[in-house]
Amino acid sequence: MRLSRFFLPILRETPKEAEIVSHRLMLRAGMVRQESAGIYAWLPLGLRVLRKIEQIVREEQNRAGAVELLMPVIQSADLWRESGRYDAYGKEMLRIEDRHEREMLFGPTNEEMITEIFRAYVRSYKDLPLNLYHIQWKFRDEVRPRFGVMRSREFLMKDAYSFDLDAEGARHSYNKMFVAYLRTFARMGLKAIPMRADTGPIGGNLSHEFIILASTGESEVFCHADYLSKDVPDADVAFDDRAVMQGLFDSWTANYAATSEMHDAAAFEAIPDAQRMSARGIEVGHIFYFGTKYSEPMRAVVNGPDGKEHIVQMGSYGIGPSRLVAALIEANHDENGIIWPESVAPFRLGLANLKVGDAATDAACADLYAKFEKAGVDTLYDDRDERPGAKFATMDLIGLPDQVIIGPKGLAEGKIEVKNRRSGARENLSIDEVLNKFTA
RNA sequence: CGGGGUAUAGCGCAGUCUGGUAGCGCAUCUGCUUUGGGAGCAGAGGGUCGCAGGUUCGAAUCCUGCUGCCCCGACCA
Repeated sequence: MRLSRFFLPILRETPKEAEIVSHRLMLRAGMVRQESAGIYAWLPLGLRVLRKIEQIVREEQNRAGAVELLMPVIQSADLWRESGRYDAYGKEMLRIEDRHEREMLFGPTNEEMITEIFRAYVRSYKDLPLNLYHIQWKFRDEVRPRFGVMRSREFLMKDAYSFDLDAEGARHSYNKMFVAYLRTFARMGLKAIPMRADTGPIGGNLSHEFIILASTGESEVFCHADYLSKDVPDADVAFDDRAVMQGLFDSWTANYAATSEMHDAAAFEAIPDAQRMSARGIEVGHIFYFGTKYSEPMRAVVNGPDGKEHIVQMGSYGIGPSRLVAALIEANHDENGIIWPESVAPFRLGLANLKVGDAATDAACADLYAKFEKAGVDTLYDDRDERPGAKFATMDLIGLPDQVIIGPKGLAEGKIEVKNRRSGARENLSIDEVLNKFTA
């Protein structure tokens, strides 16, 4: 992408409402624009990151055996009356009325709807286990939205729902999602720690929050330091093997880790001093096993091998991709801007032409840009007629993993500078070496 | 939902107390000189001062009502 043809509205000054670093940087880098309290437009750069995150989430859900569908954002109030949550959910649910005065709502979550879909089609235990998910916008009318997309009213959520014949099967479904989540966050370069959590209004008795540590986190968390160095399961891990999944779950929950709501001071004190960690964290995922909480009132039943009706066992599993964009910035930035992990970066490379109008520099940039594009290396080519300083500042702010810098001085010696955003390391390479480095 | 702020050009702000027809920095546009870490000079454009009433010869400024947004707390993917 040529920057001159892109839409990247960068701000030099920080809008006053931005309190935390991720919000400031998202506004400055032209990733989002606030349209109302807690409601944001995603600008091109922000959307690219959101899509990258979404795709990683999707791939790992699919790998674990979940199946994607897409449910609507507007739901009927009647559906929620069946589960009893229409009145219970409170003012956080945005209730609306259509032209026929039918009561509708903007979905804050989809347990009721997925249960309705399930019961409409599934009759036999032979169709189980089943795990259906979608990635869709949700609306929760938060009393006080803040911190940009970290706590917004409209947000993107991946929510998966598992259906099993019995508790043992449901436990296996829960464990598979648990492992999928470990892999998902690791692929984004995040150390997410699973912590025992309160189930809240969703209900049930088994729940884990996946928390990444960050000083600006909203929750206070307590855990064993070993979590930070633990390796996540490989892509070819046996998701269908119950013993393997239970073993991984047990291994990842053996050490103490809990949010303040579930904190057990005595258990925490039992950890040796050097491994005891108390910090703040950002919740990026939350999984629940809630049994028949919705399937019973909504009559989601299947015939079992015994010829009798069985109420299905359910669980739900959420990840917030829009919140993850902010969480990733909280975990990856410096005083100059964002530092994207390669897996979620909006572009792989930034190519900076330091002297637009200089024939040799223009030609070298155009040539390299064409070769990167041909090789499938997603490149943002800064071909604007700006001074070098402005280009360096822009590149550092938007945080692409590597910067390829071409100017007349280096070019005269046949050299191009390559700067790594995270380490700051610079090397002077020939054009061929640069091509080799990024297209090999 | 309680408490506290705030609203003036794209962004950040001054002007409001003490009423006289709106200003600064950055950004934008034009020209010239510049060009390896957010350039300099010269010129230009851009605002029904959140909305609605009221007081007054005259309102960004005073009064009344409303709304948006932000912060603190309680609450939360």
